[in-house]
Amino acid sequence: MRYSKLFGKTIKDAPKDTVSINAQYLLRGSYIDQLMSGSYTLMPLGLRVIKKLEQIIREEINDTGAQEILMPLLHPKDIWNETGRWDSAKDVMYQFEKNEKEYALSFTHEEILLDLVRKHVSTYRDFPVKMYHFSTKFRNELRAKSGILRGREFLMKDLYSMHTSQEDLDEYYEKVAASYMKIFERVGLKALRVQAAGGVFTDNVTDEFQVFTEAGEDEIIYCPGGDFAQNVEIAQVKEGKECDLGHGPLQKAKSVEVGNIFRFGTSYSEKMNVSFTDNMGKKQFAYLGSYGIGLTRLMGTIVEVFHDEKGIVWPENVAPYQVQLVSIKYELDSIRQKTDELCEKLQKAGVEVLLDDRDVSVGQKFSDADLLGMPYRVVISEKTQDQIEVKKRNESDAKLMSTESLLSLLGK
RNA sequence: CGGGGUGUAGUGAAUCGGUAUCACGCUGCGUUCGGGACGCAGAGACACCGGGUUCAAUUCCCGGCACCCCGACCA
Repeated sequence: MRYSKLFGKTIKDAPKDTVSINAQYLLRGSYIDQLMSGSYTLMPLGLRVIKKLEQIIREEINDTGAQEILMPLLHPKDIWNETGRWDSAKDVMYQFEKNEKEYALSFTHEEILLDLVRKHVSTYRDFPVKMYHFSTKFRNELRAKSGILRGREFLMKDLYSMHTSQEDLDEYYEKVAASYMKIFERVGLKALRVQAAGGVFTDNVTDEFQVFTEAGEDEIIYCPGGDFAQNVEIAQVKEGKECDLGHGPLQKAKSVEVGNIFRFGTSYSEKMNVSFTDNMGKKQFAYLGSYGIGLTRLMGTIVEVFHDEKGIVWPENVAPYQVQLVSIKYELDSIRQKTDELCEKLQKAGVEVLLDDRDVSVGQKFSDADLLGMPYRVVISEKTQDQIEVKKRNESDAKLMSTESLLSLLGK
């Protein structure tokens, strides 16, 4: 991709009341654009990051045996009345009337999935059912905040599973938990599994996946040894208390919830009559689990965790491009030739390259490269001669090397 | 929804009663090019909206609205 053709330009100063780091850098780099409070457009660069996250999640979730679908975002009131959530979740739901019929915009999909399952599944032989989708969620947050971390409209991967027994649900629940840990590791984050309350979803204790950052709005109490972690909203213990296995005192930290998993048992199935015939020919209600990861929030969290005073430092797996190719004096035939040649070679090898072909000063190209945060900055200039200069975004020194060395550095 | 803050060009700022100034960005030409280069010439603003006071309002007063922050609530 040629930078000169990319929609969206970097800006020097973030809009003045932008406080949160993720909003500042994502806005300055033109990864996102704000439409209104809590509502953002994903610009080409931002969407590439989201697509990377989506693909990693898809691979891991597919690995648990789930299948991808896509459910509607416009829901009729009736279906929400079946569980009573039209009223109980009124505050978070966008509800409205059109042509004398009432609708809601999706804030979650349990009811929709349950309806789907009861129409298509009738025997224990069809279980377990595991389905997920990536889609927008609308939530009427009392206050949208922290840039992309808490919007009123955001992207989410939600997975639902239905089982013939609590044991089977528990087993899959743990499988998803493990899958989540893998996902967060692949996107570069250290996530901690934390016990928490279920909010409008359930009264049961649930598990959250939290990432440490000052930008977070949650607080967790945890044991540094890793055998205990609870959200302060349910924690019975205080920081400083010794943890049981002798790992030292419990600690408290701010964090962002990047994922959440729930076990509902049969409560929803009973309300919506989602049943199956067991192997004795008897009617049974299905056990439901629900598992979410907020993609846009995940992207914001990554920026909160991986940045420095100059800009974003994307982990390699989620960067919109692996390489930002900067050539000094691109207008010179010799330089342009070398640059274009290298660009093509890299792309042919499967490397994603953002070529800064603009006629601007070196300083500007370098500072934009720092702001945008691609993992590798590659420079071609009169100075580099037959070699190329490679600098990792998270390192300060540049190295001269051959194209082949760069390719092997990139694992190609 | 309570409390606080801010609204002037795409962005950041100045003006604080006499119809708007600067920097960056943008356009054209030229010179440049290893850390946001320079010269010349340009374009770009109903000063958030509505009302009031005044000969005159971006400026003062009232009422809205929007955005940001803190809180309550939440992925």
